[in-house]
Amino acid sequence: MKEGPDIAQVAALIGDPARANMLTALMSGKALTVSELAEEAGVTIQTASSHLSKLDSGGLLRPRKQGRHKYFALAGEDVAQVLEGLMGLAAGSGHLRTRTGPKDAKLRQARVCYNHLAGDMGIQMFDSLIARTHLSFEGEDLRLTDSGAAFAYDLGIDVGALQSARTPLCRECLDWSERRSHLAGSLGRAFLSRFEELSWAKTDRKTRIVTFSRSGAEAFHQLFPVN
Amino acid sequence: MKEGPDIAQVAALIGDPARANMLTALMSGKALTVSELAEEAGVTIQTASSHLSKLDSGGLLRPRKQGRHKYFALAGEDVAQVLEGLMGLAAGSGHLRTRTGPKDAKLRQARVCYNHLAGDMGIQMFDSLIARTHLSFEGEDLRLTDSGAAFAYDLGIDVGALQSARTPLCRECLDWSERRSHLAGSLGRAFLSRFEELSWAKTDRKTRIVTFSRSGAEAFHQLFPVN
DNA sequence: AGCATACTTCGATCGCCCTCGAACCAATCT
DNA sequence: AGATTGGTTCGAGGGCGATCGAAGTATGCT
Repeated sequence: MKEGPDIAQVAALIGDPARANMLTALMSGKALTVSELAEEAGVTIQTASSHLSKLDSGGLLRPRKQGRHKYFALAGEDVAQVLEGLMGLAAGSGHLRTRTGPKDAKLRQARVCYNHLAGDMGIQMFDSLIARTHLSFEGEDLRLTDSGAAFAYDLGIDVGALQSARTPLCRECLDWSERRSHLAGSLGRAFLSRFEELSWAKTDRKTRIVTFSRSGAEAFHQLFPVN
Repeated sequence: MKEGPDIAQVAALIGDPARANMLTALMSGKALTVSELAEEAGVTIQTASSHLSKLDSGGLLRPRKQGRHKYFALAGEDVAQVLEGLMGLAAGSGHLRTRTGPKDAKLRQARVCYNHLAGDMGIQMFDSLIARTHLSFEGEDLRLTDSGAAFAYDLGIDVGALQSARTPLCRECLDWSERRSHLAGSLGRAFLSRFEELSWAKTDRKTRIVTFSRSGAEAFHQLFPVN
């Protein structure tokens, strides 16, 4: 009767509104404390604590104690990816809650997905990198080519340091707003943080919106041309 | 508070054990009737009906009336992909229910994922097609090259007919057992059904296991060499 | 027409789990 | 040490939804 792993438990974990809110909040990639997540979900701290321990024992979160604070983050990119997939289903088929407010438009243009850039601009970056063969597919894996490494180095990214980490360097992740892929992995993370360092963009961790300055956007479009 | 689509509803839909069982049953790609799904989930027909109508209005299923039967199938590949993702999470992090029975081993080797071949052999096929550039990545999309079209034609697949359909020809889908991608889309479907036509393999729709005959496996490995 | 089958709808029951108040640990600050 | 803040545990309450029996609708068979 039950072939394959037990979907229901994990899905039920995500299926509670309070927990879902916490998880989407954590899609910002930032680690949040219990009280922050409680606030985010609109519940008291006790219930939040209960929920978080469940999510943790379900393997969806990675907790980290720091003094008298306890920070929670998503367990990994795979979790983030599933959440994005669910958002896609909810957006497409579900109740079509096309929250077409201004906030939504900005979200679709540029937002942070776990720790990297998503939305229109994320896709543009990805496509541009592929088109200029700075990235290439090797089998089903994504690989940074030599020209790509040079490109990243020019931007001020220490590729060597990234490669040593155990998280994959490049990974594709697909959007819920667009139906296309953007760049995830430690390189994706590095790009976004570099944009922030150069003050091309600023990400509001609360709304997940990434806002580019006028000059930042200009530089971005020049660096990642559409064709 | 709620940015992005409403994850919780969809996840809660999948989160019920009965519904999850139905959905995993539908991962076989076959359309099933209400009574079959009730049996599969271990509930009465009434409750099954209730569940199915919820799944339907949630956009996860595509119903089709045929006489006095009502067949349900997954709404699309995207749904199947999310389900596979959830299986991955449940298998990896969760309770590690490594059901290492013989059934499980066969599932990992070759199984049907919605309508195409998954598991070890699915991945082998995908890798082989990529390595010989019968498939190539174009941006983030998968494209069938000319040599690939010829290859498929030689196997007796009418690529032209597939291309006219509105479902994408090639698409990658990732496994829960391996962490890699295999070929989905109408071409993936065509390959599997061709294997069955040639009686290389036979898929048990109940267990989702694809069993290759001795000669079929031989032909498969010759056609899709590892290197 | 009459019966059987496939499914849906209604109503009632029941159990799970979400929620919060209150008390209880733990760590930092003065 | 006492106070304050962050988090966990316990217990009780309460609501939502899963479940099934029974009646209702539709389709097909003879």
